[in-house]
Amino acid sequence: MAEKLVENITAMDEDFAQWYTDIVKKAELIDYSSVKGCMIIKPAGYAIWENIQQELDRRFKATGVENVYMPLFIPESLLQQEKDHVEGFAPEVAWVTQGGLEPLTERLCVRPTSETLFCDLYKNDVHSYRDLPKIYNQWCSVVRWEKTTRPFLRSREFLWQEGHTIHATAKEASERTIQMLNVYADFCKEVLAIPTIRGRKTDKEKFAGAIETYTIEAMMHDGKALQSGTSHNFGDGFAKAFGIEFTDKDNKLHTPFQTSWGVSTRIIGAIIMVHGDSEGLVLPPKIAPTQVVIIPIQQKKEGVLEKAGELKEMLKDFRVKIDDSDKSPGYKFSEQEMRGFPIRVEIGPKDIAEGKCVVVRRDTREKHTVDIGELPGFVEKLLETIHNDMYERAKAHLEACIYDATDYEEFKKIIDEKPGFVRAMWCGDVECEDQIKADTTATSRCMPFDDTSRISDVCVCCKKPAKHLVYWGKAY
RNA sequence: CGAAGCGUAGCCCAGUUUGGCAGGGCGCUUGAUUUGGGAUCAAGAGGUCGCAGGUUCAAAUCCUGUCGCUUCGACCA
Repeated sequence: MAEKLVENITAMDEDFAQWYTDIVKKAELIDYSSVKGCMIIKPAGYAIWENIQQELDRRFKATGVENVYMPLFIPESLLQQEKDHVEGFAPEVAWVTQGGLEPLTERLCVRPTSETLFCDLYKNDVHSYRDLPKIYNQWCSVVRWEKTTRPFLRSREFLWQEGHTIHATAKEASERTIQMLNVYADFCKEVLAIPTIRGRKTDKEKFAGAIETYTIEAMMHDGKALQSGTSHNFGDGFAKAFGIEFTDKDNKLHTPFQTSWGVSTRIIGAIIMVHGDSEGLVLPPKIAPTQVVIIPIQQKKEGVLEKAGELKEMLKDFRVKIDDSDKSPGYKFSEQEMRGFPIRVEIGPKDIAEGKCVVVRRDTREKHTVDIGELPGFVEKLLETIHNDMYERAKAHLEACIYDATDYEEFKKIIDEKPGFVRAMWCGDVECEDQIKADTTATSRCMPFDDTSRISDVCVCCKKPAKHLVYWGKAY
């Protein structure tokens, strides 16, 4: 297991950033384009995104979501209607100033997110309690003019979904916010085999214009956190700023309440950095574009390709591919591993004579000899086992990366020496967050839902009475 | 936006110090032999040396400018 089978992938512990870039390129997920920070998502990468979309969309619709599509452009005057929002996004907005040969009278913002467009729509469509709620979502790309870019993790244009809902009551909006966060956390666990920490963001870290931002935070191999999905409760702030009102059953005008929530192609970066290894990508079975690759051995010998075809037919309930290219078997094995396909089936004259085939799982590289007749059942069970094992390994890593600190010197030492989350109490003042960030570069990741322990009575930084338990850490 | 590094065939790179025929490996194409962990041999195709000026008999190489990419910071999903 220690030997390195695939050349040209930088070792993970040697240079994690380079390892990540190598995988992204070698697995042919993306290519760089002629515009900085804009990536070409190639078939292998886009197929993963399509599977993510499918799984998420199904879960959204089960909660009553309807899909819409909003325009790419936002007039400057519209963007500026909510003060915190525009201030938050201004530094990274791309502008269109010319149409055809003429300058525009009002410049247009390329959407960095679509809150303002949805508000504009709701203003027209929402007049009565009978118009509520509206539970909308769109799949689209957005543009944020980032200075430093990395494939999937931070690109200037990225694909995502943004859900936008509007409700008659604050309670309904707040419930929707949590509901969607739970959809995300569940999706990460059940589909991507990624455990996450659910929690609330501090005021400093929350979305521009939100009253509360909730997050799921995942732990990467290198001990850095990745915010993998967010859900925002806007209260009635946006509605007030945009003048959205409705007449309720009491025959009086009321302001409605809104939410938004999103997951982006960034999550593909999480898949790479949570599950990948020194041989390449390791894809969770449920979103792997190819779940089983059949590799014929001595494929020119009579009957081998035919048998491979029979196996493929037997496995038609799964996403299966035969690699009948004229590369050597060793090449194909490495290729499968680099691309992260969960299961490989080897079939050659030797196996055919015995009525067996060899099944190898990507995540552990464990080999099984299986009777051909039992292959479909074996594969079904193995895909499930792989998913569960991947989740358990990721969970064990996450848990091994959580440290406690009650003393500030200790806190700084842990952040400096041990990659991961540090659990520490916080007084609630932004001054302490700023101090911690200045001293350590770590930020508050979240105030967790599922961890109510109170490890100290005072703030780790200022020693004033503690209000919240916070997970701190370095993040992507 | 700060700091560093890099632009030569699809990819990785040598050549630049000291100007003198455009090179190597991988990949690609064709054929043969191969096939249980990145096969071997033979033949072949592939170049605006990032771009623009300048110096020179002569520029990938020297000078000036410019564009782009990567990484690390600050900012952000």
